[in-house]
Amino acid sequence: MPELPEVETTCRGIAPHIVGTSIDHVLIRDARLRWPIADDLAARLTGQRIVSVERRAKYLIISCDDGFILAHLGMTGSLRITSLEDPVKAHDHWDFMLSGGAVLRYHDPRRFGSLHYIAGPQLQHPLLTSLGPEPLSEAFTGVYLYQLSRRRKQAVKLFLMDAKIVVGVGNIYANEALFAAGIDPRRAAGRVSLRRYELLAAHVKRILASAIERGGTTLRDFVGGDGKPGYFAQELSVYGRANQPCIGCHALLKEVRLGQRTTVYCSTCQN
DNA sequence: AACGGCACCTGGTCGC
DNA sequence: TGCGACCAGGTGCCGT
Repeated sequence: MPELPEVETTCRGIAPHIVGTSIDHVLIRDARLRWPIADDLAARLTGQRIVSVERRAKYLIISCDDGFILAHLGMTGSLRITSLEDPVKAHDHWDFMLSGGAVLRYHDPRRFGSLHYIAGPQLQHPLLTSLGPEPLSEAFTGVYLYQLSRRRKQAVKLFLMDAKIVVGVGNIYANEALFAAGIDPRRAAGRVSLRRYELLAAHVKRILASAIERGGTTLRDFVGGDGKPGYFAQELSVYGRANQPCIGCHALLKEVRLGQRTTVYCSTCQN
């Protein structure tokens, strides 16, 4: 899935086409997502004007006149602007037909994504309540990571991927940031120094920003709001490169499982 | 409270 | 060529 850069790319890609339009028609072809799409969602959305689109964590938040649309892309979701002439494919779950003729179409083979509508002036939802800070915000710093990690025995990679600690960092970017910071992903979070957390926070910010500039990472099927893939995959230093030479020291990269997720690192450069 | 593990899905790839 | 095993960008929830 989409990690933060891919969701941000989607957000920026669809925004110019949907903000200011109204939702003329909602077509739910397959309501089976992580949670079934509510039966009344189409009726509640029809006729509303789209005021803005933003990203929070890996969620897209589409603000309308009378409430908020909350969408998550799961592992294989993509949201793009298309037209009515574009043939519908398998796993195209829903369409919003917009004034002006554009269609916002959601595609998700594995169905881990979601779509909710929250009525009212306040964006409040259980899925949003315990999220940590945005990694690209000023609240996310080395000091912050250091303070929250004291006495924690969990591997630092899992700590970094915990959305209660910081949002948006998934498996790809956690691997990359830890490599860049020279930290062994297996190291207990509580045994990483302040100095190294400062390095880690800086690399997380740098790598995410760079990936956003490249339109995200496309491994298989991710496409941005314009339907085009991202180009950050060619910049990856360790993700997907187990048993290949480290770009720094040329030793072969190692692979381990941490929290059921494949973890790749250099045992020479990371400790 | 913190942590590990499972579950939810489809589809692509790999080895036999 | 076919088939089963395994893996994949996430995350809520369960049990310990």
